[in-house]
Amino acid sequence: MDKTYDPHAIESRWYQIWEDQGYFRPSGQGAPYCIMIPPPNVTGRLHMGHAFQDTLMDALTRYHRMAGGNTLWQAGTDHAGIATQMVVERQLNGEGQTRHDLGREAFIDRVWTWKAHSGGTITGQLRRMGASLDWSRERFTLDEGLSAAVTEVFVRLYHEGLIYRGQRLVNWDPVLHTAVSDLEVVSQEEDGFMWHIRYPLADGSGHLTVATTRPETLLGDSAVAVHPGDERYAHWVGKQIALPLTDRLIPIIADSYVDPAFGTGCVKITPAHDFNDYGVGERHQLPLINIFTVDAHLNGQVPSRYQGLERFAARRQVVADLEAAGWLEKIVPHKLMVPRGDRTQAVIEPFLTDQWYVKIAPLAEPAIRAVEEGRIRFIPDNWSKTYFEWMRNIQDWCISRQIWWGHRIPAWYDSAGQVYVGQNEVAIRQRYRLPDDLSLRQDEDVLDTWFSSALWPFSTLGWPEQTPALATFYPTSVLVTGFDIIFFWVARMIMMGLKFTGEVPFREVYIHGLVRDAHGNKMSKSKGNVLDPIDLIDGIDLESLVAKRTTGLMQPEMAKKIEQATRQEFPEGIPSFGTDALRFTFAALATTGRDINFDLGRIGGYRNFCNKLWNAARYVLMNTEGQDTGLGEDLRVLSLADRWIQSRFQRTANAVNEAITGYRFDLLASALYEFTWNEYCDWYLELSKPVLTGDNAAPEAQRGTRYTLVQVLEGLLRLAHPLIPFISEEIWQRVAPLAGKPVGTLMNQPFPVVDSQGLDPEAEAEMQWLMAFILGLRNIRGEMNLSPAKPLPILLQHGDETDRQRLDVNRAFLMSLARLASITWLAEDAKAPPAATALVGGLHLYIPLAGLIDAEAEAKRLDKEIDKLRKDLQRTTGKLTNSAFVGKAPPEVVAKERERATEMGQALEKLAAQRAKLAELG
RNA sequence: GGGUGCUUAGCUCAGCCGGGAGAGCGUCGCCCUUACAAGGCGAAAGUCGGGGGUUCGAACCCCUCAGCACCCACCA
Repeated sequence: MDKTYDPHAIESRWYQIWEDQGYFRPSGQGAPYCIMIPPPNVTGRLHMGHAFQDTLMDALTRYHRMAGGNTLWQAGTDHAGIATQMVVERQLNGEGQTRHDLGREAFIDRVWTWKAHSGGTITGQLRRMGASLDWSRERFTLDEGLSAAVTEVFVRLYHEGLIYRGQRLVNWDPVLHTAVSDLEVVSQEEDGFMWHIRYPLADGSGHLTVATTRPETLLGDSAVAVHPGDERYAHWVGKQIALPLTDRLIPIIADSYVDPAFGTGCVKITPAHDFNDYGVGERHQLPLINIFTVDAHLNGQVPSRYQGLERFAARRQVVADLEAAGWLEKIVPHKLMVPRGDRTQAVIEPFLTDQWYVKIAPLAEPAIRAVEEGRIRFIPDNWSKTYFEWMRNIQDWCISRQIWWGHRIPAWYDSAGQVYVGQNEVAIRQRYRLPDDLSLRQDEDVLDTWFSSALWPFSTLGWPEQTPALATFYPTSVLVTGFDIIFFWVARMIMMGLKFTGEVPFREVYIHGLVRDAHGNKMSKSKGNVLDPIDLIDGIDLESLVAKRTTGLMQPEMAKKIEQATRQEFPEGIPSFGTDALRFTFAALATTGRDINFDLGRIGGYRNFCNKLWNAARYVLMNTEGQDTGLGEDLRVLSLADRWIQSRFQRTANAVNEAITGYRFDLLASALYEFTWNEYCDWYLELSKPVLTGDNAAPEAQRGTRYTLVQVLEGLLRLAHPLIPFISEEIWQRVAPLAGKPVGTLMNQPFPVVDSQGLDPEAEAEMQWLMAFILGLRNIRGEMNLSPAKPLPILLQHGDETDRQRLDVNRAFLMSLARLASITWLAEDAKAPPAATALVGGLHLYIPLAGLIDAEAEAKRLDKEIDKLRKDLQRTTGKLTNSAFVGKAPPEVVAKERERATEMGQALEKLAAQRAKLAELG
C-alpha cells in the first residue's frame, strides 16, 4: 500500500467494478428493503443538498444490503417541467429565438436533445458519490411507463370527480405565462407605498378615500366596500361612485371582510385581480373586470390611453393622472408582502383563467390518518406537526401548467367546448361513444411536475401493472428528504399512494436539515458561497473557483465582492478531500437540527481520519502479511490488549447498529471515529508493538495479536463500509484473506452484529488500570518537559495484590508505552525519594527527581491537581452532608457519591503528603 | 396573525431516562518515537442566553424575558 492515502486512485476503480458486477441489484433474498431516491432534475447538477441526502440513503442502503436485506435503492430522474423548460428557453433566447418560433413539437424535441446531452451529468455525479443505486432499474418521469401511470391516475381521479376544471383566480406568473400552485409562490416583505385615493360620489355629494398598494388596479374596480357596522359610512352604502380615470359607476357595498380599523375603512374591490376581492365579488355578484393580458400589460378593458401599458408603467401613469386630477390624497410608505414566483422571481398576478384542479380534501383525510395512526412515522417526530398543520388547512391543488415540457393533460375538447377525459383519443371515442367524424383537440396544458412525482414510489415499480417489484418493494421502507418539500412532495406521495395502492408509500420519513455554509447562511449563487461537492472531492484551484463563482451572476456587480471573499476564504483554493471524507463529514453533520452548517475544517479532519485508517491498515498488513495470523484457534494466546480491543469492538458494533437504525448518522460517525482513532490506533496498535517486536514474546502471543489485529480491522471495515465504501473496500481486499474471509466484495459481507460473548468487562477494567498508569506518567512527562524519548526509571509503592498481578502480566506493555527504563517496588514502609508522583487508585508511581525533574515545577503541577481535587471533593461532601440528598436520592447514587468522596479524600491526602515532601526539599 | 425550531469552549456542533460539562477545528508546550507530521504526547479554555420555579439534585422538566432562524396565512 502507498504511504499516503490517495482517494482518487481507489475511488475511480471500485465504483465501476461494483456496478459492472451487478452488486447494486436486489439480492432476491431476505426481507425487502427499499428506498426511492428523490429524483433529481434530469438536466441538473449535483449540489450539496443532493450529496448530503444521497450519502445518508447510500449508507442506509449499504447497511441493509450487508445486513441481509433484499435491498433496492431505486434510481431515477425527474423531468422538472418549468425548471428544464426555462433552461432550454434561455438557450434559445441566446440564439435570438423563442419557443414560439420553434413551435411546440420542435421545442419539445429540443428539450429531449438537451436531456440527452446533459442528462448524464447528475447520474455520473451520483456515481462519484459512491451511491449504490440500482441503475438497471433507472426511471425517468417522462418514461413511457411512468407517463402511463400519470394518465391512469388523472383519468381515474377525473371520473371519480376528484379532478375538475374550473375558472377562477390563480397565481399567474406573467413571465412564464403559466399558472403555478400556491406552494410555488413565495411571499416576501418588501418596501412599497400605500396610496390614498379619493373616490367621488356620483351625485357630487362628497367622496370616500380608499387606501391601496396597487393603484393601477383601480381600472378594474367593481365596487368600494365598507364594514356593515361602520357608522361612518352606513348612510353611503348603496350609493354610486364615479370611478376616477374611467367613465364607470361602481356601487358602495357593505361586507364584513373590511376591517374598519385598518386604513380608511374603505376598500376598493377588484374581483379579477385580488383573492380577497374575488370572494367579495362573488358574494355581491360584482362583475369581474380582467384588465391584464397574459404578460401583465393592460388590455382592452381599460380606457384607451392606458391600453398596452406594462403593469408598473401603468401604476406610474395612473398615480400621475390621479394626482393631476386632484384625486390623490397622500402617499404613505408601507411594507407589504409581495408574492413572487419561485422560479422567475416575477411578481405573481392573481389572474382569471381556466385551470385543472385536484379536489384535495377527500385525499388528505386518509393521509392525515395514516400519520396519526403511526402507519407512517416521521423522524424526528416533530415534523409530523408541520405535516398536520398543512394537511388540515389544505387547498385544492392547481395542476395545469401552460408550458410544453411535461405530461400533457389527457383531456380532449370538441368544437363545442365539451370536455372528454380518457387514456387517449381512441379510448375517449369509445367511452363517450363519439362519432368518428367528430374532431377532437387535446388540451394544450401539461401537468405540474409534482403530479408525476407524487406517484414516484409506485410508478417506478411498474404500477398500474401488478409487477413482482411492486409486490416486493411497496410499501417502501423509508423516505429520506428535506423538510422543504414535505408539502410539495411527501404529503402528495402519501395521498396518492393511499388512494391508488391502498397502502402507505413508505413506513418512515426521515427528515434531514438543509446544508448551509460554515456560518449558517443559505448557499446561493448570488451570495457566492456555493460549494460544489465535486470540487470537495477533486479539489479546485483558486482561479477556477473564483471564475466559477463569478460567472453567470444575476447581479454582475456582486462579482467583485464575491471574488474578494472567495480569495480570502480559500487562499489556496480547495484541496482534494475524496468522496469518503465528504461522506463521513455529511454523516457527522447530520444532527437532528434543521440547519447543517458545512464547515471546511470538518472535512479536513475526516480526510485525516481516512488517512489514519489507511495507515493503520498499512501497519497491520506490514505485520501480518505472509505470517501466521492465528486462524488455528489452539495456537494463539490473547493478551489483555487483544481481549480489550475485541470487547471494545463489540461495544462499537452495538453503537453503530443502534445509530444507523435510529437514523443518528452523527452518532454513527463518531462511534467509528472514536473507536478507530482513540482505541484501535492510539492504544491497541501501540500495545501490539511490544508483542510483535519484543525480544522474548511467545509465538502464541504473537499469533494472538496478529489474529486480533486482523480480525478487528476486518470487522471495523465492515462496520465502516456503509459510510466510507471506497477506502473500506480497498483495504478489505487485502485484509480479508488474512482474516480467513472469502474473496469477493465487502459490499456483500455480513454486517457485524453484537456478540455479547465477545464482551470482556474484566479486560476493560484491567485496561483502564493500564491506561491510568500510562496516562499518569505521560502527564508528568508532558508537564515537566521530559523528552518522550528518555526512558524513565520509576518506583512503585502501596499497591495491592491486584496491582501487583496486573503489573506482572502487563510489564512489557508498560515498559514500552510509558518508555520506562525500570520498574522497582518500594517496600510498604520505605521512605520514597523526592519524586514526581502519580496515583493509580491506591498505587503510587514515583519518578525520582534525580536531576531530571525540577522540584518547583512538580510542586506547581501538584498544586494544580490538589486544587482540582479539593474542589471536586468539596462538592461531593456538600451533597453527602445534605440529609435531603442522602434521604431522597436513590441509594445507588448516594453510594456512588460516597465512593467518590472516599477515593478523592485518599488521593488528596496522598498528594498533599507528596507536596509537603517537595516543600521540605525547597 | 398562527405555528415550529435554536441559544453549551474562540469557531462548528454533540450531550440519550434529571445524578461527576464533551468532540472536531483553532490555541499553547514538547517531539520527525520505523503505520500515519494529513502524525504523536501533554495542556489551557465554558455563569450551558437572562430571570424565576419544580426537585435531594437541572444544560436537560415547567414558566417567563431576550435574541436569532424558519414555515404557514387573504388585511386593502
